[in-house]
Amino acid sequence: MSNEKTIPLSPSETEILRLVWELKTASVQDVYDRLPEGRSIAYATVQTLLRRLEKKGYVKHDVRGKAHMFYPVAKREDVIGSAVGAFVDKLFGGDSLGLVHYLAKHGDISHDDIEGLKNMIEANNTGTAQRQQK
Amino acid sequence: MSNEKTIPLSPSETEILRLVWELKTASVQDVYDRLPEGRSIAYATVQTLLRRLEKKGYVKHDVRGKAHMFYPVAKREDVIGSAVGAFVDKLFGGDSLGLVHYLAKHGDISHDDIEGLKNMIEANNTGTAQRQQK
DNA sequence: TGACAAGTTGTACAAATGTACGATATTCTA
DNA sequence: TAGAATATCGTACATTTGTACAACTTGTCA
Repeated sequence: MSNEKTIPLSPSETEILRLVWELKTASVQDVYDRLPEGRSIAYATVQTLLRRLEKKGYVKHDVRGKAHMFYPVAKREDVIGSAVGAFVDKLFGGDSLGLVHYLAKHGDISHDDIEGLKNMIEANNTGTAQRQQK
Repeated sequence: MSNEKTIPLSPSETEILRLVWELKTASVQDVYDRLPEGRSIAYATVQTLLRRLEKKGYVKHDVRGKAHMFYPVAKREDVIGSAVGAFVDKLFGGDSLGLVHYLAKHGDISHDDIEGLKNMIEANNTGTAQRQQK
């Protein structure tokens, strides 16, 4: 099954990679500017993180003028997949429903959201509900 | 607002803490035995992790015979809360719905699960849907 | 064309993390 | 009660992570 020797991403790297996905293509400065409120790390730190992401193969860069323009090279879905998987394993022993449960109970998901999800599942997975057994 | 200076848990610590919750009270050996298939770390490693958890204040222990019996001291809900929070921040920029979305799309949640959740939300949050804005 | 501004590179470094050995202490058990 | 079995304790140590400075390079504009 999924065999790709996934090189692990640290939390901070994940955070930066997310911004790269969001921006599609971004210079260090771009990413730096998009850091969420209150997240204060130096420009140089963002740079290091991008370098590491590149070394790990998650992004690449072109040179544009004197700056490096980074862009994602890993599929978002895949990365999210392993991140969520690992997270659920550690915290919920692999039971993703436990996670959703928590989310629902804490008002992170509204009734309306649920409706939307239901439709999505319907559309996605028409008829037979195929539950992944891990 | 939640102010508790939460001492961060490493992934491995989280994993062990989960087992302690599960077992309610457990010796190193107990935890060691409950490690999921394929997760092979030494007894001594589990021990170290428990020691660190204790130092961080997440568990305590009594002495029973020659062994230490560990038990959780932190509320599961709270720990899960910050863990999920941090995770969602890094990977989804704080949008928990994005996470649920992912889960739904990948067959981790079935249609039936959704029904159950709907009821839960209904019960939990009768009437006004109070969405937490972070 | 020369100085400046914006970038990158090399490098550093403390702390956290994952992992675990060897020595010591403590309980059973024959 | 001595040895076996079982635990803990002290300690270690390579990596990874988070963070960032200082030096060097390269476009750019006056």
